[in-house]
Amino acid sequence: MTEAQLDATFAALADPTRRAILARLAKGDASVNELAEPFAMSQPAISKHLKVLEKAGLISRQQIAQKRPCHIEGEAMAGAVSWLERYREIWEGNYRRLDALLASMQASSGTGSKDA
Amino acid sequence: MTEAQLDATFAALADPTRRAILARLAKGDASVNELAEPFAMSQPAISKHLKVLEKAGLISRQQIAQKRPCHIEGEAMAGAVSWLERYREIWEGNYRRLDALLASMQASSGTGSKDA
DNA sequence: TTGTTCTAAAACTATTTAGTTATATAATAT
DNA sequence: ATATTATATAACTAAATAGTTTTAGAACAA
Repeated sequence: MTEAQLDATFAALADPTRRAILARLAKGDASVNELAEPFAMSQPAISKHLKVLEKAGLISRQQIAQKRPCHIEGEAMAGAVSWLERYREIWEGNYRRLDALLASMQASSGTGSKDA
Repeated sequence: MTEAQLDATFAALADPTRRAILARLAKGDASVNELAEPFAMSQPAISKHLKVLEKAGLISRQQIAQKRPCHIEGEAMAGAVSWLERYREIWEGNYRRLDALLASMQASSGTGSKDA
């Protein structure tokens, strides 16, 4: 995943309307009007949000009669998560520091209890 | 995590300079000037990025003499990941559809080979 | 005190974003 | 052919964003 793709993906996710659209699409494909219905917002506004999501690769679209049903796509989200995973040890509690502490404890004493 | 916090976190992550700053801070705390050094950008620009990261809760700051060293904070990232996790089954390959397919296969035939 | 270092704030500009209304286009239905 | 339905595009506005340069302020050093 390129930097530009990460830019587009995170930016697309940074809007509550777009996140709600994705939540809806997780339950199944939907047309533009179906997606617009719950929002106090014009249809063109929703179409713009969909374009943002599509550019980020978070959704794709078909053409069925006059409708253009939207389908959620997982790859972009997977890319975002895999970027964030680099920091897992930080958001799970600073293992590096803990490791260093444990190492120094092991070096000085002899019991070596591994469970903290 | 509130919608507003998700907005702020994803928006903060949607910029390559800010992501690079986080990558640097993952290796250890750093002052504003240290963070600014690798970028072809003014110091005030970096200070603004840091404010965005701080508002999102992605970093915190200390005060040591004239310096205000920045420290990466994991909680906001954890919140972003946990939001994304809802979609894991989608970005790992549409288990729901696969489950339905397997169920219908099991219902009709009797061999039941699980490996596709 | 005076100067130096580190960072933030102010004032400004250009670009992007999110929304609007009105209109165009494309597919279907009559 | 004409109308209807579903969506996109155009033109516009307001607000937010990312950058600039200049200046201010706070902490330290001489």
